[in-house]
Amino acid sequence: MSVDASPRGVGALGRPTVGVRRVSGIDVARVAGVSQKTVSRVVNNDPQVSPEVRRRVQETIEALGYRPNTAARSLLLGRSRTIGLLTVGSATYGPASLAIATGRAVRDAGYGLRVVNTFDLDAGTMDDGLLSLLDQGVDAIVVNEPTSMFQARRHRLGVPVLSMSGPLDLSETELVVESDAAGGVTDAVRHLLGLGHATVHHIAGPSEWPSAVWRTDAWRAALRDAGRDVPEALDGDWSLASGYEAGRALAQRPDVTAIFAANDHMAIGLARALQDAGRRVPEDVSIVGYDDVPEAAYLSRALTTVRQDLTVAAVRGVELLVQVLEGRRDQGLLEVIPTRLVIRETTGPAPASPR
Amino acid sequence: MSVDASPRGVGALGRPTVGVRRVSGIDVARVAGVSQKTVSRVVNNDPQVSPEVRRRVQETIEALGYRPNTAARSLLLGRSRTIGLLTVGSATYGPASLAIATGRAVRDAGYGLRVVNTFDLDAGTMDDGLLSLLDQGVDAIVVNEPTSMFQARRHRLGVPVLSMSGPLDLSETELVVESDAAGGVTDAVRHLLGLGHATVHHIAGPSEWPSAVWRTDAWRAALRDAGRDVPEALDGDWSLASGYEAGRALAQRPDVTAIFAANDHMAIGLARALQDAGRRVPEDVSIVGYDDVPEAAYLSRALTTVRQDLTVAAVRGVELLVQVLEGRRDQGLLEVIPTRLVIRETTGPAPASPR
DNA sequence: CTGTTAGCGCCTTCAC
DNA sequence: GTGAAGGCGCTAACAG
Repeated sequence: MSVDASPRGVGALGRPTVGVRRVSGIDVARVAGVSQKTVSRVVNNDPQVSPEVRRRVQETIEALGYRPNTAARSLLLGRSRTIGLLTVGSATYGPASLAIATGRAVRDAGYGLRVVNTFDLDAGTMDDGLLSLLDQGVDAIVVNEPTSMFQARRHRLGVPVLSMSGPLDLSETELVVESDAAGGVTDAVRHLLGLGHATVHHIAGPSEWPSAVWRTDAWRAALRDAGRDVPEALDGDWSLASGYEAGRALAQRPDVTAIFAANDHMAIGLARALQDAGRRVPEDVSIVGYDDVPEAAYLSRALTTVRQDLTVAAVRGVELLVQVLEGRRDQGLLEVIPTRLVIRETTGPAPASPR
Repeated sequence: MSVDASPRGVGALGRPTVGVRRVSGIDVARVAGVSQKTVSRVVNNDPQVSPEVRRRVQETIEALGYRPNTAARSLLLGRSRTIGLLTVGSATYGPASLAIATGRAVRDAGYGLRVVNTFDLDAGTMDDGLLSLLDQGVDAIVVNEPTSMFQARRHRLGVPVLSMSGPLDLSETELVVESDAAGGVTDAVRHLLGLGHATVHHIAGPSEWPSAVWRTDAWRAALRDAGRDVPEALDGDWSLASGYEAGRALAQRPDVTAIFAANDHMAIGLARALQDAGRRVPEDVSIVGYDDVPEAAYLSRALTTVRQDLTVAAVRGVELLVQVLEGRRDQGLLEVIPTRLVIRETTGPAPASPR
């Protein structure tokens, strides 16, 4: 097969072909008059190549539009320079911004990203997701919600794992970068108590979600520390509808003057339920959410909420993960990213006569 | 190297190893007493295998925890059973739900998903993204925003392309599945005119985004068709802040009684700006958004908006794409997914004396 | 129905 | 500083 140094029909993004095949290192070698191995050396920046040869090879690579075949490289090296993201949840702000931030950090580090999303976190579904990621040969796995099932499996995955919600127990290649839920929620509860509210009610996320559990735990602990009653939490499922439903129940009770919802979506649903029941926010009832979604600041009553910086968390997590992958780190680490209570318009002094 | 049928330290999700290597087809063949090719046949459900042998091989696969190496398969076949998603935008509802729906559809079809996200859609950035996807050996590409640069490149990609915003011109392997922006926006404009508003103002998305352009075009056309004045559109960037800014400007003008924002986020920012300026929604000003984000129905004034079903679009798009990949379709197709105007609380009759 | 051979494109080892 | 051989794990083509 003859090789033409100016292949036809090839643009900046083309996949130039010689005959019907993609351009391979051998094609480049032939045109440049060197061995295939030398092409490989140039591609991998091996210093053992004379400047003259390097230049010639590089020009040929350019001219032919050669791109190394990653499948061949993966096969040989057993590594794919790809990180797998197992993300649970729907198109909500938390999972979505985590995914985007992870993707960018991964790419900046010179890796690719494979993604598997599951809506629910039952063991079977997550098993499938993990397995498909592993089958595709990812070098490491990032998971946003390390369920108990995941925790049981993680030691056997055979690849480093980064968890974005903690804490797991640290093993040799285990990394956890989590938001400081305890800090943010404690601030929120104290803020409400400081405004004169007798206690704080809570709409929880699903108990299978570790991140929901930490928030509920933190809420309970903060109330206990302050010596207040701990009311029973209402069960939500992160959705606006579940926040609305919980709000309908809570609106019936005049003693309820302060509510912490485990995410902003439920807080928004809650606010609407209170409005529909004729209870004013914040005059009658104060509300705090969690996440600081972009719209929080623009609601007709801007939402007081706990901001977590998922972008920082993802960037830091991927940084650690890449350290492990490249042998620059050999032990696990738990890192906590600060959160911040953002006080806006949905919290105010407790009403004079709460009951 | 001896092979043990009950390897140690192996769980359901493990990557069992023989010695230090991963279990390969040859290991399975040795244990099962067949050739490696027969293992391959069993894995690929080749009918040409006797039930007895198939069973024995399958048991061995199970016992050893064998998983085929996808890199080797890709190298040989030149296909990776992986689809690349080039997605533009931040963690907003549109791109996020499209990504999730695409991921699930892709997985249901037995493919994997690689994702590259870019915030902005300048040519260089998108080029990089496309190139990295192509380098990783994706079999096809899905793009949410086919910019002009992308359109110029697309013929040379060498893989089938699915665009989630159209229309491109159809080529042999080109697929477009888009929401019916024209229909939804026309309904919105007519709805507002029907309420007695003299005309409808518009906050547009960035003009580099095809999906923004279609919405603006549709708004303009609908007004023209109705014989109304077409006011100058205000420029937004999809963000809440930009909606707010546009709203501040529009709130000054008593003649403005109806506004169509190109997405719900800008509509929410707009609503807040009107509120801050003392203009009531919908008594003084009516608002329509686009997307139907989950929170739209739960705002203190539930948002009238154009709902687009991105999940349906993604599922249909991936279905078509897989048809192309598997040789069951040989020509392009433009498919339009219906949208629906959802009338809620932010639209009402034009005020009696608009000026 | 099952096995043998060859080779996908690359990098490691070892020559020169 | 460069090249030649070998093999990563898999499947297409052909034998038997």
